[in-house]
Amino acid sequence: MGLPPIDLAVFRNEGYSRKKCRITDLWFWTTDPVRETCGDTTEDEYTFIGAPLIEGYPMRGKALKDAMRESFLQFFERVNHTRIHPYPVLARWRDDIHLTIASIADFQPHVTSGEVEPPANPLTISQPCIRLTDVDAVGRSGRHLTTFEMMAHHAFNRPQEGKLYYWMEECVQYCHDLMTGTFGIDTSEITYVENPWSGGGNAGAAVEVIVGGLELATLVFMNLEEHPEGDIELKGDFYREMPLQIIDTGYGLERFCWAAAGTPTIYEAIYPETVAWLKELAGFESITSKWPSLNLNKLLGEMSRLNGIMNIEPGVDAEELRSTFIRRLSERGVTVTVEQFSAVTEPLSKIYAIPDHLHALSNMLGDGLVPSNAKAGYLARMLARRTLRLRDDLGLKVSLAELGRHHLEVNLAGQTMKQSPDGILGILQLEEERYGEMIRKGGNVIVTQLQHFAKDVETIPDEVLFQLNDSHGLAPDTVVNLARSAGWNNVQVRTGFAAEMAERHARIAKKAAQSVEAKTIVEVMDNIPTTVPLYYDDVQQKEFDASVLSCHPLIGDDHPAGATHGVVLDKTCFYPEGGGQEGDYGSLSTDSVHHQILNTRKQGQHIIHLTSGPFEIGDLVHGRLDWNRRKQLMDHHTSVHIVGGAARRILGPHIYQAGSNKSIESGRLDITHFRRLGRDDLDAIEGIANDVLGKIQRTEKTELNRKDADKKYGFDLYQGGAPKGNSIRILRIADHDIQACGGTHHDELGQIGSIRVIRSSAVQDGVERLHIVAGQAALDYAREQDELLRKASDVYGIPVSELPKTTERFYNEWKDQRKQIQQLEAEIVRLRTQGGGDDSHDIDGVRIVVMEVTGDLKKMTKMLKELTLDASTPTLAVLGSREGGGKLMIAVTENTAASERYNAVDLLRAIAHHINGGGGGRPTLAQGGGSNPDGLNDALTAARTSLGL
RNA sequence: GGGCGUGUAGAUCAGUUGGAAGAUCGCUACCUUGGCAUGGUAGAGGCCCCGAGUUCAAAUCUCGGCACGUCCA
Repeated sequence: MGLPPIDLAVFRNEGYSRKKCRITDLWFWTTDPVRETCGDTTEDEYTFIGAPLIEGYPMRGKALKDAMRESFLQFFERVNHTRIHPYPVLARWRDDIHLTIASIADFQPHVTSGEVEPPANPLTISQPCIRLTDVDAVGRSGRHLTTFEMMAHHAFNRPQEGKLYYWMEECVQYCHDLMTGTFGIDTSEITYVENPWSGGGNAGAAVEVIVGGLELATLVFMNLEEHPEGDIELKGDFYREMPLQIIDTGYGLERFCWAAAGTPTIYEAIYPETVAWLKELAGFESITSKWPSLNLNKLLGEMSRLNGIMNIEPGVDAEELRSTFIRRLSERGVTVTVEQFSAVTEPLSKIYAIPDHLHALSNMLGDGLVPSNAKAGYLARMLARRTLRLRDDLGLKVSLAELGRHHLEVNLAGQTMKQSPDGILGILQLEEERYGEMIRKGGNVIVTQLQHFAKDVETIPDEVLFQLNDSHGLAPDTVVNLARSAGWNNVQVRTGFAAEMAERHARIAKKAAQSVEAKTIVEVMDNIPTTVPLYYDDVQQKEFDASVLSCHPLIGDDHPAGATHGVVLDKTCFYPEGGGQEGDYGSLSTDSVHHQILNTRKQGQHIIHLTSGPFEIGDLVHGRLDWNRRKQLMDHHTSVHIVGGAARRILGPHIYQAGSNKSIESGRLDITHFRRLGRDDLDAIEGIANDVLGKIQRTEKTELNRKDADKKYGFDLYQGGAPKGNSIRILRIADHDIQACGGTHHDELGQIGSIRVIRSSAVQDGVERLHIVAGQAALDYAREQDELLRKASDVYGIPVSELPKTTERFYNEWKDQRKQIQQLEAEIVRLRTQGGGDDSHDIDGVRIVVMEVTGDLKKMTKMLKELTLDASTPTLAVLGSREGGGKLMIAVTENTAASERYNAVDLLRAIAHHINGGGGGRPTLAQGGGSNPDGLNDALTAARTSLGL
């Protein structure tokens, strides 16, 4: 069965009745007796353009957003909701999405699953969100944004525990009161559309709130979870009720602003200053002044009304859309030509998109994101590059950083951000430099690629365009622009190409999407109790007694050599591989049986000891840790935290851990940073890290529930990735570094001894990997380095300090001497052949040289050049060498009597069999080799014979 | 996480089916000039990123590494 109708007292009391939409077939509630459509259809135009629906908000831009947001939040505070600070736009607490896409995303998955308590209940929030899926439509549709604030009120009900805050009736009542009370919207203007919602494994009844043709809010009553045996069917999937019943609402702040402003587009309501500024910079006046008779306001106003009912989505064919627009505009009395329409709307759509993109970019960088060529960082780079392209298309002479500065000052004034304004602008500056470099290189690439085509071609093959886009970042439009300026004046982008490219990318992405599931290494019954870890209470504990709960042979081949069984104990001090820290080694024994533990891993909630042999269930065993290994792992793990904190102090607040690994040889820490690190940076980080070792005595380990942890430390806590569960372990190294971490750490930093940051490497653009050695590994490393230096300096018999100077000298001398040798060898050949000795003969004006030499093909080539490159002495040269199984090289002077008379390849083929070889080349130069050097004399003799010597 | 591309002279880049390492700018010297800009001639400058493999022969083909770029999720 499906969902029942949403029939609420609030609708009845307010005079609403339920109807079915003539167009969408959805059920909706309205007070308007003649209304036949739900309000959000292809026949419902925007009614608020030029006639605001919300009174009392005369301001625009940031001031309007601030006022609107405040009205919303205050309303819900008055009805007992707690106001919550917005979360970051980078969803660090989640590993399934990069960006915060909705207010409910703040509470997924832990709160929505019921595992973690919400920060307040019920609560209200205005959450900045970023959605990049519709980025193509931004600026063109009049209503799309990549970044917006989702205002919301949420309640998390647990009916089974009697905790019921409110449900549909109250929720809709709040919404209706807000709309009609706070915002003064007439009841007859509001329709409530029943449209069930589903997504991410959850679902529920939902109501869309439509005013003036615009969907202002959605109220979702999320109380279902996907389950194969569920009895509620929605869009082909089956659901059942879940214990948690969630009020999930979303009110579009910018849409409220638009409805209050009544401007032709949403952009003019929220970014009026930037739009005006960019219009001025782009000389927009001079475009429109060309047609004084054109009523621009009327055109834009009618367009916006049309925008509301036309399907402007990514991939829609631009030309078709344009002709539809012009036709429908003329139907309502606005006559424009194609030329006028394009001249006005194209620059305008770009002007509109820029502040939106800058807003998203500022929010992302403000949260500490570093642009990159992969993952979340790529999203920032994509936006930066789109903005730069828009700017270039408009011909604006203003840098990205200047655009950014303007945006921060006008649209984000007073906003507290993690990254400093200078930090943001610096990153934008770098991004622009990289973009410029890409365009510059792109010019070369395009000329190389187009060499094969005539200057008057009109289209570039699809394959070439795909490749230029994917490999060199050159969008088809950019390619055409660059090609035109390079002389291919007629090229243009084929209609529909952009859509095809997007489709092709989607196809490739779909093919690549194949998840890897964790492999089971051993059979463990579900009813075995979870293992009690001892390694948190006392990280120094090296031995323990426990009893065997389960022991089975290992499955698969993903385990160390010699390991045969997986043992589960009731408790253990063996740390299982996790959080980048490798598992512990050691031994396990009873009175009669002794086996090695070759690794320790976690499978589900169980800690599996990989042993070299079996134990009986119920055996009382004594475990003994390989303490040297564990201490080294702890040295590295704790050091990684210290180095991370040091990097943040040296490099800035955007430093975030992107991954880590700790083995006994070394620790690795991947950090986000916008440029490559030099040795100076590493030295500074290393210096601070060692200072910390000396200054901070003890680390502090605490365990908090997630709600309190989030509240106390914020989301920077989750540097090591999003932890599961409600209980969070926190390692605090004074104020230097505070992180959630499940690894084992020293209580006293003095245990570590010293930390070396030995080098850095690049993981991807924007992520730098620091290689760290600490404790004994640091000593071993230093010893190995000394050894290498000693060995190298012993070769020269010099002190180590002389090594750089001496190696440089030797290298330079080697180069000089190599060159000299080549010259001398050539000189020898010249001497042997000029004198007219045995090797040199003359036949009708062509010098014939047949001789045996020493050296490889490269040296022989040099010799041949001496012999045959001089056109004034036509020469045929046959050289043979015994090296490498015998080599033969034959050359004739090009464009002379020699090359007319002799063919090097034919001669080579005729004599090569004497050295059991073959070869080939050009008529003027042939080379070959064989496996019988002793036949060389025969080969050269054969050559002489066939030449008639 | 997946796909694609690029590492050649001080700089920017060519290099065809594997077969004699190139151009332009810059540098040095000389010529032209009263001097400079310019023009002309000659020259210097290369571990063709590193390491294996295939081959008679690798800048070129294959594999691995390092560095860089780029698109998509």
